[in-house]
Amino acid sequence: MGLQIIRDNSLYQFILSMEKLLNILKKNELSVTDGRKKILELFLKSPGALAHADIEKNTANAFDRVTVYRTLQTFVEKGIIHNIPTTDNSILYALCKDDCEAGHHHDNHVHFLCSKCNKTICLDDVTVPEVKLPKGFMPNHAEMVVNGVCGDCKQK
Amino acid sequence: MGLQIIRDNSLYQFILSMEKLLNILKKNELSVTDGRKKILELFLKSPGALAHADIEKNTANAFDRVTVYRTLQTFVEKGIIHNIPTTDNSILYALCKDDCEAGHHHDNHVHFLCSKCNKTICLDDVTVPEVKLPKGFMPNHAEMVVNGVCGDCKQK
DNA sequence: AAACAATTTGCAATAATGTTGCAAGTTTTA
DNA sequence: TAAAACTTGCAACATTATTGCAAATTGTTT
Ligand SMILES: [Mn+2]
Ligand SMILES: [Mn+2]
Ligand SMILES: [Zn+2]
Ligand SMILES: [Zn+2]
Repeated sequence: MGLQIIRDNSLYQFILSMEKLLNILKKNELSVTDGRKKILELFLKSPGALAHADIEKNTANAFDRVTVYRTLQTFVEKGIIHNIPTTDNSILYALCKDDCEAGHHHDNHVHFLCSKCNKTICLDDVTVPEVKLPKGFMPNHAEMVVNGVCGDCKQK
Repeated sequence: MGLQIIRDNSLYQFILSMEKLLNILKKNELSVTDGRKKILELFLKSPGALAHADIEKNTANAFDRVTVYRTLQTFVEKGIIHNIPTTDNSILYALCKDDCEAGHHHDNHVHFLCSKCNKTICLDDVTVPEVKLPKGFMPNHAEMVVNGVCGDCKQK
């Protein structure tokens, strides 16, 4: 059937992902530029979180370092990506879910850092648990990073 | 009474803290140097966690930056201090409890970051809770940082 | 107490990472 | 298509981190 052929077509897949990408930029009132498209595309197809350096590598230095910094900053501000705390001095970024808005992220999910493949993965369905704090402390937001071995790496 | 006078004496207090300090270094088979003494002293009397920059400030540049880097690294390796994840790209360090050993930290307590005074505090008595992970993930260690307003800042 | 070995420090050079202003280029709007 | 709005790259600069090596300090032995 015709439709079947079209669905398997890689051009179709390309158009589909390009549409998703443009939607995200439009929704956030961002003008569509090569840099933003390419970087957002990277996030969309990356299984784990990305650091600034990863992005530079994967865009083959097509963009200036400054542009990458500014793009990441913009994406965070708009709630397109969020950042993940790390113990070494770096920042990791990952895609936000649909319900994040500019200046008001609300994905408080647990992050998993695999010590074998070194990937950091958003566990979107695992919510950060509440903890009872000592008297006087007023909690507002909590971050949690679990480290260990991920499913893919356990196999080997 | 004589003993009372001695206990209140600041010289006595000084000797006491110096003893504690030397104990820590000796126990970890580290030679006693001015830098290590001063930096460890800072941690002992600091209410919250310290960043590299804090240490440079508080030692009035008495030591080379490189020495501070190397000292912190050594202290972490020996289990004298541990580091705390952050979202900006920096590393925070705080004193470990007595039961930490070289290469085998086991203080998995929650950390609290106050958004007013900007201090990060070890909540030594609040244990990081376990979470149920998706199939395949093997947890090993977990970090948790709660952010909000601390007791001191709430008052105002 | 002095000499020796082991370790630590500071300096210099270098690398990596991040920030800012501004002119030129691109995207959006009209 | 032209003008307005916005984004980019470049250059200059600032901050943060790493490394090798000689000089200084510390711990150990005589
Ligand atoms: Mn995430
Ligand atoms: Mn702590
Ligand atoms: Zn893995
Ligand atoms: Zn506070």
